[in-house]
Amino acid sequence: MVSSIDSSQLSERSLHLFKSLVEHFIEDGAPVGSRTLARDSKLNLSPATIRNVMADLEALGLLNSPHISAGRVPTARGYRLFVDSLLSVDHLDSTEVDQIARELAPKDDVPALMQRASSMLSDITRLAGVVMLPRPEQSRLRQIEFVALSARRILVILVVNEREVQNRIINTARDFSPAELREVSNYLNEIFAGKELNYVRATILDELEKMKEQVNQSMQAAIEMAQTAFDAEATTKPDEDLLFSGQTNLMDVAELADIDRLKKLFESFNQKRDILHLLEQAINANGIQIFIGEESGYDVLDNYSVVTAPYEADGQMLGVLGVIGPTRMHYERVIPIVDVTARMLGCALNTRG
Amino acid sequence: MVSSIDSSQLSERSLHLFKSLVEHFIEDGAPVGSRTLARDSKLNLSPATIRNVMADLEALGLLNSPHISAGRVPTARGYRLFVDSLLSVDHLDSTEVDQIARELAPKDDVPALMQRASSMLSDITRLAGVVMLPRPEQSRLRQIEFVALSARRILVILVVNEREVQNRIINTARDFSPAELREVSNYLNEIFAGKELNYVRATILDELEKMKEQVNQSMQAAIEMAQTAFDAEATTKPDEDLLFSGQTNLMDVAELADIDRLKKLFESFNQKRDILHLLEQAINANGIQIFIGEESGYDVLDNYSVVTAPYEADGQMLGVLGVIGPTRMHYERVIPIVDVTARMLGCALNTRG
DNA sequence: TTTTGCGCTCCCCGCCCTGGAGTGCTAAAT
DNA sequence: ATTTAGCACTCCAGGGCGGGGAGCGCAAAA
Repeated sequence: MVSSIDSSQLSERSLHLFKSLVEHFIEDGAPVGSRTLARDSKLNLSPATIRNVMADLEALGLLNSPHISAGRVPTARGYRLFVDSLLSVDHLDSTEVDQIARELAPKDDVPALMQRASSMLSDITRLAGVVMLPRPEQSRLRQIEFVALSARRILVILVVNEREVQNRIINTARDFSPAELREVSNYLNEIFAGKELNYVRATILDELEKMKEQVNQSMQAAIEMAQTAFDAEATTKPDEDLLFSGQTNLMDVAELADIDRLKKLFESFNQKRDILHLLEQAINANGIQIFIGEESGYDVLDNYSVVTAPYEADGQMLGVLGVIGPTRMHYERVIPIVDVTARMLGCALNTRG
Repeated sequence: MVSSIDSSQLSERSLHLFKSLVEHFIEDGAPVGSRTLARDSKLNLSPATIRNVMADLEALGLLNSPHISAGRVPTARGYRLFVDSLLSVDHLDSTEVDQIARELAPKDDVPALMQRASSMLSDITRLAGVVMLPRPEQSRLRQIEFVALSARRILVILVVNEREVQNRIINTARDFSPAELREVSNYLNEIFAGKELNYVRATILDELEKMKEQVNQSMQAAIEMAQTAFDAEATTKPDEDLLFSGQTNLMDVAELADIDRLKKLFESFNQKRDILHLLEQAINANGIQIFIGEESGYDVLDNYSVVTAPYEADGQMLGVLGVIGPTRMHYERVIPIVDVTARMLGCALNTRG
């Protein structure tokens, strides 16, 4: 790990100037020169002095110049210091909090709620929003039911957690009567209700196989059916777990107007893989986590920052949500928005109904 | 209606040159000049002659020049003539047809199939693909089931058409026993199985209200429950009916590199409204329909063409699919691809399972 | 340690110029 | 009556040039 910069290693004055510079740059996106900084930073220093300070900051890797005779621009490392030690986070005014709360009222089903959370993040920040849906590993099976569509086509319904329902259709090898189906589902519910979905799947695929011989005919059929059902489950929609919105907002950001890079970014939104990996890293952070530019480790995210927060309900981590925008974003505003949204979403997901 | 151009109004030679010009322009996107055309069109005419012809074509509104001393470019009207009367459509070679057929094998559920159809359109054409899902009006209720989650929370399952399943959770005013639920669902299935979903909804909300008094206690409850279920249904996911893919392919098309226009287009993809309206116009065409540039009537689609085909199964129109790309696209290739995909999708949807 | 002064670098912008591609028109050729 | 050749003209793209502006580093003075 590269030695990171600690705010205590720098003089008060350097920090003040640095903070001022970053704020200035975030505001208008143009490299900031010593003259401007001298004027705006209330320190009554001459540009020359400030040039010296800036040279030091550049040596520390916090700033650099696009070219020799331009102003300075924060590096990823610079943003890191800024965000970790210098940032004064806004408090959202109550009307905004209200707005978020209203939008996230727990009035309808989980997917719609998630979708609204994502849209809201992007609407309020004017950047791209993303919500990672609750990982299936953390899902508990609540109930399983079978509905006969025809003699050999059976609809399997899994009720998961509080409000989620999954269903799939399986074709069976032999006929099942409605009475049989009821018996089978009673049996499975007895064993598995309340268990983790992963555990259920593993058990059904492995252990039940062994005890097949020990149980009666009808239970054998149950086991086979359950195996088919969960086998299918394992392979179905494995990547429907990120919800993006407001991607087009990023097309307004001037410094990202490079169409090829934008294309790469959008493609990685579609493939989801990279962003998913990134968000997974954030799930165990106990609060806001920020990935700045190259820090993320993904090329497509150069010049982008990702601000994330995990959300939880009933004391359990469920997932992560966040915002993607240019490194030059208004962190002091974005951070509390992401924070509050995560909390509110958690509230909306607390045991309900 | 502006008098449209009929190919019989033009000399053989003019048409040949015009076709040649359009093909040339589609190939490299640069305005085509008389010199180039003289060289490539095998007619042994001098550039000067060709200039005269081109001037005529311009007067007819089929061509224009970006500026006085550039070559000519087809207008929307020009493309229209080209597509309607001059185009020689490729035959797909069988490996491509096979590929499409393989991808659209009816192995899984309807939404996934649609998604794959869309991705395939965009992958093969390297443009944006879109599929309009079967309109809910054309859905028939096959079966309705109730599952008790707890005493007052009930999961309603609607099996629609062959393979589609919808579910929602409702909260009831009083408790229902499993036996009651079974009775209710039997009752509803008896009346409504096989009916159109719209009819079912209308009937439940209106007529059943009247006969409430005439039936016994338990049936009253059934009616109320059904009303709740379908009331919710009416308001749920009203616009999840377009599937896009490959939007990013459009970012490669050089002549569309204007980021603001791209943004507007992407936004209209997200809002879906305009594209939906456009596709609805195409549902009653009895085959391929092409909207060229400004013809569509939507500003965002200036410089874009949309090639669509309706798809049907079991003799019933289900929806429309298509491709969105620059007006300057390889129609002779895109058209058969859209055509074949629509057919194949229809096959995959024919009564199945 | 801070400031002043100075020379220097680099970008940006407007300017002009030129070469190339293509047109329209007219007059000659077929 | 067409088609062609010739010619003058227009417009764009790209390169080179020069001035102005912003900013830097360094060295010497405060």
